Amino acid sequence: MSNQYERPSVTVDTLVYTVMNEESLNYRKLPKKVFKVLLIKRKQEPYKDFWAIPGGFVDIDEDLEAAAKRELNEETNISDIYMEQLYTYGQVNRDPRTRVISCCYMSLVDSSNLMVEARDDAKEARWFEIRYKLIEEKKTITDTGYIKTKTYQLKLQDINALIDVIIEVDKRNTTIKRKIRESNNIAFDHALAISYGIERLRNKIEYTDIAFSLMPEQFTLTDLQQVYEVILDRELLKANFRRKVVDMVIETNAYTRDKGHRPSKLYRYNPNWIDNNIEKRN
Amino acid sequence: MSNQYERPSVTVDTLVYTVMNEESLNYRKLPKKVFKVLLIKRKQEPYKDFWAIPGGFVDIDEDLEAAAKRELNEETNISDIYMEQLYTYGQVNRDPRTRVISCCYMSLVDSSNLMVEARDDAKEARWFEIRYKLIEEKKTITDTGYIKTKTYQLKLQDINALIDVIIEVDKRNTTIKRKIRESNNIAFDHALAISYGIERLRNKIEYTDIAFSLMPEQFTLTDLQQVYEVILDRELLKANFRRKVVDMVIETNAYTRDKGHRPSKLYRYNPNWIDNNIEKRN
DNA sequence: CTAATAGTGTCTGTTAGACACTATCTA
DNA sequence: TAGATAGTGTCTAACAGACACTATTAG
Repeated sequence: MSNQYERPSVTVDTLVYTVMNEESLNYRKLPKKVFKVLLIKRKQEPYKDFWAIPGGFVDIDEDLEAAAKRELNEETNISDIYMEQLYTYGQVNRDPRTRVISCCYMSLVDSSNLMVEARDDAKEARWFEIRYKLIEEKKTITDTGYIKTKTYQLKLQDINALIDVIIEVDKRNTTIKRKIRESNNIAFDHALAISYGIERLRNKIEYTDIAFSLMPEQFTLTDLQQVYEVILDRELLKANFRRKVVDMVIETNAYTRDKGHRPSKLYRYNPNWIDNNIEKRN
Repeated sequence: MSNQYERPSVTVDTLVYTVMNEESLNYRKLPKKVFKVLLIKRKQEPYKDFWAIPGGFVDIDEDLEAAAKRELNEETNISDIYMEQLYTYGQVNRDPRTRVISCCYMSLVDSSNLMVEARDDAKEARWFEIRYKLIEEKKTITDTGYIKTKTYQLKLQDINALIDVIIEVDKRNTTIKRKIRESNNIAFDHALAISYGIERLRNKIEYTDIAFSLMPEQFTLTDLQQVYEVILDRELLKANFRRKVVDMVIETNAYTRDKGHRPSKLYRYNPNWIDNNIEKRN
C-alpha cells in the first residue's frame, strides 16, 4: 500500500443549472425563459475574486455526493435537489498550488423554488445567463485517421470563454479531449465543466425526463416547451412537441389566469411514463 | 485550504472488455462469440486472492487517465487502447482499511490483438466470460412517488453476483442508486463497476461507433453483428443490421477463405461516417 | 443434392418534421 | 374587431422491425 506516498487533495464541485422567467414588459405577453448557471465569487487564493462552481474539500468520513450537497448548501444555501455525477477532473496542474482532483456533479433546480445566498467561502453567489454555441468546425486528415476540432463559445452574461472540443479519430480509436482556449474570470478548469454539463443536459433532455427537475409542481405545456427550447437553443414546433411529451405529463383541472389570451391548462409530471411506454412496446 | 486535513487516497481502476471467438467444433461452422472482462487476482490485502479490476494508486504528478493506463500496463501488459472515464466511486467504507476514492475507466480491446500477462500486484490476470441479465423487477408506491428496483444477475464464469439497481422517483426527482446484494470473490465494490460498464456499453453501442474498438482492422459484417448480439444479449435480424451499419464501414476487395460455405466480404471502419450522416441531414 | 453462410428486396407500422388550421380570451 | 396564446389534424419522408427470398461454397 502506498499510504506513505504523497496524496492528492479531493474536492467536489456542483454545477447548478436552472431556467428562469425574465420580467415581462407587456402584461399580455408571456415572460421569456433564460438558461442559467450558479457561480460563486471566490474569497480566497487561488483564483481569488474569480467566478467558480461551488464546491470544496471532501471530508475523510463523508461520501462524495454528500460532500457535494454539503458544500453547495454551505456556499449557496441550496438543498434537496436532483444531482448526478458528471466527470472527475484530475489534470496535474489544474490547481496552481497543489494537486487537486475534483469530482464534479451536475444538478437541476426549479427556479420558482430558490433561496440562493452567498455564505462561507463565497463572497457572492449569482446566477449567470448561459449562451453556448458551436462557432467553428475544423477537420485535419492524418496518416491514420483524422482530427476534428469543434470550438464552442460559452458566454456567461458578462464573462466570455472559448472551449475547444477536440475529437481525434485514429483508425479504430476515438479520443475526445476538451481544452479551454480562453476563459477570463472563470476559476480553474471550471469553464470545461460548465460546457460539459450543458452538453450532457442537451443530450439527456432528448431521451429522458430530466427536464422535469427544472419545472415547478404545475406547469403549462408552453412552459415546458420553452424550457426545452432554451436548453437546446433552437425552436420546436408546438404540435410535435406536445405529441412527444404527452405521456410524460398528467392533466390537472387547473388553468392559468393570465389576461388577454386563452387560459392554458396546467399539467404535472407523470412518474409512470416509462412503465406506460414499456407496456405499449409489448 | 485544508492541506492539514487528512486526505483520502485516490486510485484508478480500468475495466477492460472484449469479445472473443470460441473454439469451433465443426470446421464449417463459424466460431461463437463471447463477451469477456479482464480481472486480476489480488496479491495483497485487503481482498487478497479475490478477483479485482486492474488498477492502483495515482502518482502525485500523474494525470488520471495516464495513471489508469500505467497501472493497466503494469498489471496486465496491455497498452495503447480506447479508454473513457466511467464513474468515480467514493463511498466511505468501500475499502475496509482506509478511505479510498476510485476513479474508474472503461476500455474496449480487439481480442485478436492481445498479450495479457499477470505482473506486479497481480497474481494472475484472466478473462472472464460475462452474463448479465435482468432477473427481477419490483415497484413500490410511496406517498410522493415510487421506488423501483431492478435486480441484475452478473455471472462471471464461475463467479456469481447480484446487483440491485434501485430507481427512486420522488415527485420530480429521480435518484438512481446501485447496490451490491451479493458478490462472492469479487473485491471491493468492483461488481458495481462491472455492471455499470456493461450498461454504458450496451447503451453506447446503439448510437455510437464504440463497437469498432472491439474489432480487428478487417472484419465481416457477420462478425460485427455477432459482436453487437453478444453485447446486447439478443439476436438481431441480418438485413436490418446491415442497413444500420452500412455507413459506418468501407468495403475492401478481400474475402474470407472459410470452407464449406460462401465467402464473406471483409470490411473496415469508415472514420467519416458521422460527417456523411450530417451531410445527409442537410 | 444438403448444410452452411452471405447477401438482398419489400411490406408494415411508427415516428419526426413541417405546416395549416381552429379555439379562447381581453380590450 | 385585433392581438395574444392554446390546442388539434394531417401529410410526408424516414426509419425500425419482420420476413421471405436468392446466391455461393464444399462435399
